[in-house]
Amino acid sequence: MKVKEIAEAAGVTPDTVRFYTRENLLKPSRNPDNNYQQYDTEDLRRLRFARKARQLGFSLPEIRQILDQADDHHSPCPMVRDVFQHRLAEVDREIRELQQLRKRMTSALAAWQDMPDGTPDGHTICRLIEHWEDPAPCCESNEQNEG
Amino acid sequence: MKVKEIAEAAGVTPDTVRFYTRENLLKPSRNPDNNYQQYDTEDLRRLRFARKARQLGFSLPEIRQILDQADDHHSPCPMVRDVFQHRLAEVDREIRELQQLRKRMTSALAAWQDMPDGTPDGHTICRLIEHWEDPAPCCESNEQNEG
DNA sequence: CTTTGACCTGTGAGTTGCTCACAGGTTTTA
DNA sequence: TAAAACCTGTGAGCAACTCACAGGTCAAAG
Repeated sequence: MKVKEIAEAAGVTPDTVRFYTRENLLKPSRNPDNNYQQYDTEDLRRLRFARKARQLGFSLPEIRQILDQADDHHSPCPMVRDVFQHRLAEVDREIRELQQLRKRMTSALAAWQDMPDGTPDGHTICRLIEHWEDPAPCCESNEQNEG
Repeated sequence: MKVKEIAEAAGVTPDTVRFYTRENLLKPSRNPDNNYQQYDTEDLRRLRFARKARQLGFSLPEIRQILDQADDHHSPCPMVRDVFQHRLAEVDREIRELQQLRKRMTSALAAWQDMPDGTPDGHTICRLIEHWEDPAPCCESNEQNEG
């Protein structure tokens, strides 16, 4: 199969196929006539696998590792289970952070309801933002940027 | 103030200060003696403003726009309100997506409870992932990658 | 006076997973 | 035979920093 064909078969763009090939997730052979990439059903399986793994939250390096382990006839499944736990915790954290952000935003929005806009006077940029207080700084001592 | 001083005053790293300066959010003068950057209280106000805006979900280009409008004595507040609405909708969407991902993950995890790991046999990479079905493909006709 | 260590300078690369663009070669179709 | 559609590799762009590098500056200690 050529790039566009395998792309369509897996429901991704040709650019993604090319990218995955660059990243060594797919290892097509070459058509000696025209130097085109030649993908087989094994590549298609790998591509579909990669897409499913992505939908489950695995990163490309992780997927490459899984694929490589399988190529070496080691079962990647224990590693998959392990990585997955960490990912889930990560996702939970991201959700919590976004919900906190959302809370900050809606509370700000409510406070802005009856605030005038005002014109910059050299002391104020936009009072909507400047007069908003982050209701967070409480416990952890780290003053720097959070990751 | 020098880089480290304004950084500490605003609770960010010196690298962030340098980055914001590169990005023209801060416009320090120079000490002619040693060519060091010299920040004043106006810069500190801008920096604190930028950090608050970031915490409220504004992007750096948006913040720069706000700052520039204020420099031109236009009130940025109407724009702020407008951008904010869009951002909030965006955040809602992100939360929904992450929650969907989380749902996919936990349901996969549950299904894996009593699945054996298995060894790669040339037909299977990792059945945990391969035998997992995405419970999503239903309505929208677009087959390609989502954004 | 010299050394040490902490700070400053600008710039370039790395992060993530693609996506887009470019310039040119090949194949298919009209 | 020429245009349209496809292929090739490569490099840049996104967001918001973070880190690294190589070298200049400055305060205090020896």
